[in-house]
Amino acid sequence: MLPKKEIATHKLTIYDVAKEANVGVGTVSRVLNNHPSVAPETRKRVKDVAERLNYQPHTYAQRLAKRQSETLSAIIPFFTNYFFIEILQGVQDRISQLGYDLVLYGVNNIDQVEGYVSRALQRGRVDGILLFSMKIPEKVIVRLQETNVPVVLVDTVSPHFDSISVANVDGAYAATTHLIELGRRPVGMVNAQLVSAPAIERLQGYKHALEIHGISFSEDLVKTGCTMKQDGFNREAGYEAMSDFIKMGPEMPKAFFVSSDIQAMGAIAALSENEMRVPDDISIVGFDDIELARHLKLTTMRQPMYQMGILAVDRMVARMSNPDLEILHTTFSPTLIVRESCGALRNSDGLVTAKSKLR
Amino acid sequence: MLPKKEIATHKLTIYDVAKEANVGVGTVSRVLNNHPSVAPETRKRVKDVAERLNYQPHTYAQRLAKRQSETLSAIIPFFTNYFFIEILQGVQDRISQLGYDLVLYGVNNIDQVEGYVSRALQRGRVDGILLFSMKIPEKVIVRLQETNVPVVLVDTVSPHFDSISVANVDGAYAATTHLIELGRRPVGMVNAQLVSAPAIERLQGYKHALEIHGISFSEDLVKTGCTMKQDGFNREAGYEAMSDFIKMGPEMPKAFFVSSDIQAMGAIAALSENEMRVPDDISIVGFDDIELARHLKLTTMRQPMYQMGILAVDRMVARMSNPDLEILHTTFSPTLIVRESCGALRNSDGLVTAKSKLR
DNA sequence: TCCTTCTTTGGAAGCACTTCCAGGCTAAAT
DNA sequence: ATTTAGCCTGGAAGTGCTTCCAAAGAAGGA
Repeated sequence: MLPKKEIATHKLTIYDVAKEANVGVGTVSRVLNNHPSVAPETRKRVKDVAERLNYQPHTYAQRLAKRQSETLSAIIPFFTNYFFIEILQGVQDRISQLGYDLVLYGVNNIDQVEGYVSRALQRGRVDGILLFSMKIPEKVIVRLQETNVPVVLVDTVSPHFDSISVANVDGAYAATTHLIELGRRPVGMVNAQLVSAPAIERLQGYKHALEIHGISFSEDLVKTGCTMKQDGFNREAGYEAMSDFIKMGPEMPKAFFVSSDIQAMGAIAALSENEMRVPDDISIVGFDDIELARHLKLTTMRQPMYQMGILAVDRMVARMSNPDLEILHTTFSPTLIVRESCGALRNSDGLVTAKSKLR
Repeated sequence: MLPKKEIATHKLTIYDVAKEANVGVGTVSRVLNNHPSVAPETRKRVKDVAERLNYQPHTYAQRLAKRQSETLSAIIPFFTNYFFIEILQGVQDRISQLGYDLVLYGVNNIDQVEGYVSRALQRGRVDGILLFSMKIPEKVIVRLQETNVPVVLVDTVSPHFDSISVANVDGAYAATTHLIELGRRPVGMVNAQLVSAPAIERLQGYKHALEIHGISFSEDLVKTGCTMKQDGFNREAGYEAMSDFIKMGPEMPKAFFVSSDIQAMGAIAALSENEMRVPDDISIVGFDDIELARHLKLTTMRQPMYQMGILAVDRMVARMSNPDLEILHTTFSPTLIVRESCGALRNSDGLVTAKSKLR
């Protein structure tokens, strides 16, 4: 038998503190909220009493009276895993610095989004909503707009809301250019499903890079696996796409821009099963720079994920304090992280050069 | 200039609904909370009105009046990444099935725990606390006990609280046994820092397996990398440990039990840099079965992470409704997932056999 | 000394619910 | 017909804060 707990956690209210400190409840409240118009000595006395009694204001009574919840909700697609988790860290860190709470809704398939949005929209529940990497159903957009709750989008864009994202076309352009300058040709692309905005934009960047370098684009050199989950941003799809390329035989590209690191992982696996080595035989550059990429020594386009999380919260705060702000789209430029998967070397000047150029 | 929003989101309260439906507020409340004693027709009328007006009860007023928050908080070490995220999915899914909210506190270093616990402990804020994979400072334990808030531990154990965890020694035993039966000897171990309970227990299981098979234990055959972060459950530590083993030259073990998949990843990298292949030259079995393990074709001990999350919430619910429950420790047995990293083959009977035995 | 202004304070009136209590009805029982 | 029991219902009294308003007192100015 467990011994019954003695500590009754006597519920003490602001009235108890007020009585004990010989002041009114208003004064106690003012002290606790750092309102300036309290005499220093009174302030001290109240503080001492509150501390001695170990008084904790009741969270929800405060929120009700203050008419704000001091909480933000994040609706994230759980399935994006490696990517979102890093952004989430930034979000959570910043939110807790602000003394806010983060309530998390993880969606496993897109149909859940509406339900969670409804929930988050319940009167008073949250002060703002962060929506991660997903295309938002029109229906949901409408509801969000009707209620006037601050929304910021992360890794998606919509004309109706603030957003934090990454310059996909620039990134793809840079990645492809890197490959082109390495001299390995032709340069192919492993892409995700074209239903997703990032996939479309990254393809655009790829094409643009070819164009700039006077290389004509060929449909045959970009492939997408057919595993649909996560819009094709998954390992299997990368594996499938690369397997398709391998069937081309000697015609196959010698360098690939892959639209995400996780796909690159699959692609590399397919390659190695066919006795082709990276970077010896094939060059690869990925996108995202998830933690894995470092492990794989994958050259990739880094998205500043943690930073994006921080910024998303900051933007949210800004919008909360001034709802009439113009809608702002913040775009990060991904940076090229050169590791070993494409055969580039850092020479003594610290400059990036291509092996193929050196011979 | 943005057009000013017209929709004033008129704040309607339960009184408005009551007036419109021609009933008292008590009745409205009863309808909305599915209290039985309401006449069916009244119920319908109120429901219709509420729907027509699109009435949303105010979350915090409810919580204040009901004296419960319908939210749980999870304090997770962000740095455990791949592992916790899968548990978190289970937790979140179940919590939202219950109509509860999940507030997330991510700790990046152990010192933050106390602060987050204090926050979670604030009067009324949450109905229960889930603590993930960390040894809890004594100080915190005391506070937790004083307040009488339900706590359930996930992937840690303490005599004072319910817990959901995995039978580390059994798992390590099974993994090591698998390796031993494969016939590759000697069998070494790459472990994490012995400050962490799982590391200690997994070592125990490893020793036990040796003992059972009449193999004497040697200190030299278990190594730990010195990268301390995450208590050594990280890729670098695995890499370092394996590099140390490699220095042993021909004496080095031919098979390894590695205390986590992520370390196994590092270990494999070290091996491949030294021209040793898995499983051709060296056998490896990991622990956890994170998503990555599948990618790596790593034989490993699976922890049912999602299930653990579900169960943690269920236990929480049970304890919330009956605080006098005896403390319960739920332990899952990890199961051996045979993939390709140890050279075991499935023969036609579906049985697992070792290559080395076959020759 | 008297008036004005500023600081500090107490406490009532919200905030938006839930819940308990008492009373009005109806229907069953005597 | 009268009592009893039970179902519905309205609304007052919480729930524990914040904030506004009025007022008391102190300080400064004339």
